[in-house]
Amino acid sequence: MADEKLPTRSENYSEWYNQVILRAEMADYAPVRGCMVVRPYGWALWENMQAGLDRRFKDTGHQNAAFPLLIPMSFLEKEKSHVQGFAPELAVVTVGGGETLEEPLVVRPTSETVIGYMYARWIKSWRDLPVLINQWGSVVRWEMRTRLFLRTMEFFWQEGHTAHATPEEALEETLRILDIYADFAINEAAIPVIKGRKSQAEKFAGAVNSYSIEAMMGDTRALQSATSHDLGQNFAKAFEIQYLDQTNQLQYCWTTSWGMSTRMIGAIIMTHGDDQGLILPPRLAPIQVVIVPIYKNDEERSKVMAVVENVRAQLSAFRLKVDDRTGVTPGFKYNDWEMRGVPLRLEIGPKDVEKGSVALARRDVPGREGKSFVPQEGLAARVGDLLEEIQAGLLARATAFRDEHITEVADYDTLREVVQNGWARAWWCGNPACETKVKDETRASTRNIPTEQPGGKGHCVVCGETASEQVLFARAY
RNA sequence: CGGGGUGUAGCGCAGUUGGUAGCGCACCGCGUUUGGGACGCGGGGGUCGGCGGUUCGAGUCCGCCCACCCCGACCA
Repeated sequence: MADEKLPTRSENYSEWYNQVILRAEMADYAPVRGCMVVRPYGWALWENMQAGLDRRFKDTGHQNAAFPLLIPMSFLEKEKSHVQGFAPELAVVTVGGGETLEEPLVVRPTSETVIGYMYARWIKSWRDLPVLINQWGSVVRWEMRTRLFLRTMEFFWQEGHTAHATPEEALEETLRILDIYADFAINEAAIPVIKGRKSQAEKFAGAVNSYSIEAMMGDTRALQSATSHDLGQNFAKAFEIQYLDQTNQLQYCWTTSWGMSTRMIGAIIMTHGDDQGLILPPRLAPIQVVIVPIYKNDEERSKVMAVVENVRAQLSAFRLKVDDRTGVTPGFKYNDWEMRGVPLRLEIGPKDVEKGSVALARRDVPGREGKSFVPQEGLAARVGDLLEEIQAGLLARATAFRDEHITEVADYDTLREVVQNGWARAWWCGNPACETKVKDETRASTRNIPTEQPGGKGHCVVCGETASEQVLFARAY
């Protein structure tokens, strides 16, 4: 709980971000540098996110399982680009039970290797395919610069790992999951995202191709919000994941992996939040409606609380909280729940008892404009409608903001300027030298090559060579 | 790992020429309050980052160490 005003987003965006998380009690710093504690309010949000994703995975035939935290070092070394990509950020266990281990164990930075090892044992025949498994857990990467939710040394996520008989099926799976991520982001988190393929320089270590959904934060920086990888036969060959096909030929599998993490919470905070604090999308909000009772004395209290209980019963379909704390004023509570981003607030006081009304304030419309007095009767329908309206409104607002800050650019000078305060969409020849030049000179990297392309050809914004695809350039988290 | 900075109550800070540690917020109790961040009174809380040295005496001076933060190369 806070006693002072939050820094505004325009005066110090990153301090605003940190303060919102701490004051809303989403997370806190752990005793180990770079690690975070997800507090109950933040975890409740994550549980709602998990439910939305998990349902989508199960609907498309996936099952959950659990694989070990510790992985033999030699496993990571089996896939060359994989180990090169992850080596600098591995946490390694060298001692166990007081004895130096014969082989060091790495704390998983991701689980392709150990899961690949198991798949090699489980898959024998084309009849065993596809294997569609997801795991909810956490992984550790020894990051140098950390930020709550955006980049912590341990983070929570889901990682899906699938094995298929053909490259077409693997690609289809990769893109199906990308669609699921986009659908979840748009329809549950109210975050408009752009689907696309990562450049070769930006792809996952060990993948043939990586795909991502990219979201624009309130400061216009980009946040990669989920990724889906087509691993080709790289891991299948490294771990000998093989099957006999219908003609009795031994074949390597085609595998995929994909993940969305608690980083997505950071995306929600930075997409919707305002200078008062969080604004949570109703579908994911741990508390959708909060009731603040107002009274001066015991007599008023009992009258008010009777109405509060009545309203609570009426609204049983929603995730609802009655703020019955004593010792803090209603004004304090308003600010507190605004900080925590609860979509709707009901204030019930003596006047409402008399008039059969409640004061209803919507979080997405700050101040007096968002507040109205409505009858207690028919409140459930009104609340339901409003929550949907807020959900849609958040998406519309974020979409408008994003579109205002994406500029199609044709020349390099404009590109340099645009990426200072927005994203640039431009033709790119695909040459890594061109994206490196942009990164070095502007700090903007390629985010992805959007799935939706205008078609035709253009000239690379950097070198002028013929280009057949457009790419997004942006400064990223 | 390079460059810069900071360590005193949970947080933010003050602490003079060395003299035995204080302020605001938060927290606890009581009372008055309560429709947009209330107020009064009374409390609790510290090996002053660590170790060593100088000194009758060190938060303060000296040495070494440690931790953390910010800025650059890597990243869900």
